[in-house]
Amino acid sequence: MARKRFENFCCSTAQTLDQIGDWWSLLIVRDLFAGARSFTALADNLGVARNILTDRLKRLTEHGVIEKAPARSADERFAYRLTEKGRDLLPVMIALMQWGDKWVRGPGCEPLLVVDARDGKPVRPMSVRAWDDRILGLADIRSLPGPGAQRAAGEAVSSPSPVTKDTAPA
Amino acid sequence: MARKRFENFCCSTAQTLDQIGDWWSLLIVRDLFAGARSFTALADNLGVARNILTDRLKRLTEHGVIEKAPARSADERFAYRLTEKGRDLLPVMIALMQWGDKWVRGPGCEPLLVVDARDGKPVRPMSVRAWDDRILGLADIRSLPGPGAQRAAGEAVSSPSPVTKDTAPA
DNA sequence: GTAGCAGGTTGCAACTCGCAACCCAGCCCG
DNA sequence: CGGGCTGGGTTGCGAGTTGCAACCTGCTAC
Repeated sequence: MARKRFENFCCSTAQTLDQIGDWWSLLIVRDLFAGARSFTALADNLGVARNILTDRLKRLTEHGVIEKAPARSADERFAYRLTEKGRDLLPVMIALMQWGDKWVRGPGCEPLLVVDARDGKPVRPMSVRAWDDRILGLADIRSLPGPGAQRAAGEAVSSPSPVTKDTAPA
Repeated sequence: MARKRFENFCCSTAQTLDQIGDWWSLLIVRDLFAGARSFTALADNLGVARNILTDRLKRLTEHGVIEKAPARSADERFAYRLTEKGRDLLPVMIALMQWGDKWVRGPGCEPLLVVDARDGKPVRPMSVRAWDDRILGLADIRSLPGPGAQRAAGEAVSSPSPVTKDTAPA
């Protein structure tokens, strides 16, 4: 069956996944962050099937995450680039990478280090911050319905909330 | 065809996606963050097919992201809970949610607000930080091969690096 | 003028997802 | 103590995607 789309989900996480949560889309974005630009470079780096790559590039373009510039520079015809929307995925990419570094590869086995360009030190682990910059853990945050909340059918972050989060007890 | 697995990719992002990058896995994790615990609650909230849910729960359990506790409390037989590894996905979840808030829903339309439990203020937008806590943009960081770097076939973050990132020109 | 390459498109086969129906083990109730 | 209800799945089927490889196209180079 067709993959279910998440458009009418309440939480923005679902919306995000609907646009870039695809298996390949995020890796394409990662490669664009890393400097890849041409169709062939992406295809070679990722090892993705070309028809799939075509489809994903089209979809990402439609969503405004990347753009296809007809800039030809000798050995490439088009250059795919991140838009501002795409570049704004940096925290997501870094968070995913750090999680993989920590929990999949294990400490000391990072294949790629992201460092501060100024002093060459690794960047900090991503963390949720309060307005006064305190680092917040799961126990320090609450979630509540925002301005765009809609109690539409098919979605309701209800359930027996643990200590950590709740969604307006009434 | 079978979805390609990313196990032998260099970048940890691919590894992360291999474990939790599935369409449903991240939403399951999100719901667990939000307090859902039982099989039925997850199935109802997400609207996911039960066989798929079974499969994803099994896979997430195998990867150690969640655990299935036989804790029965009257109306549920089992309780699925996040492990420490799973709880460590908080930055990823928040980053995804914030991106969706900003770029899909638009400002002022957030369906869910995550706030500091202490003062009720919204948490800060996720951002990459230097060791001295400066907020770093794409232009402020570099990436270089880490201790686990392997120039294995099928992966090479090469390509004509832009100003932003590079991968050790030799 | 033809070889080569970037950038796709097309067809086929294998694999997965979604749906709905079925199963099973505990309880709750009479 | 037998039947129904509910939680938590499993099974089968058909439609939809993915992966692979082959083919096409518009340029440039030789």
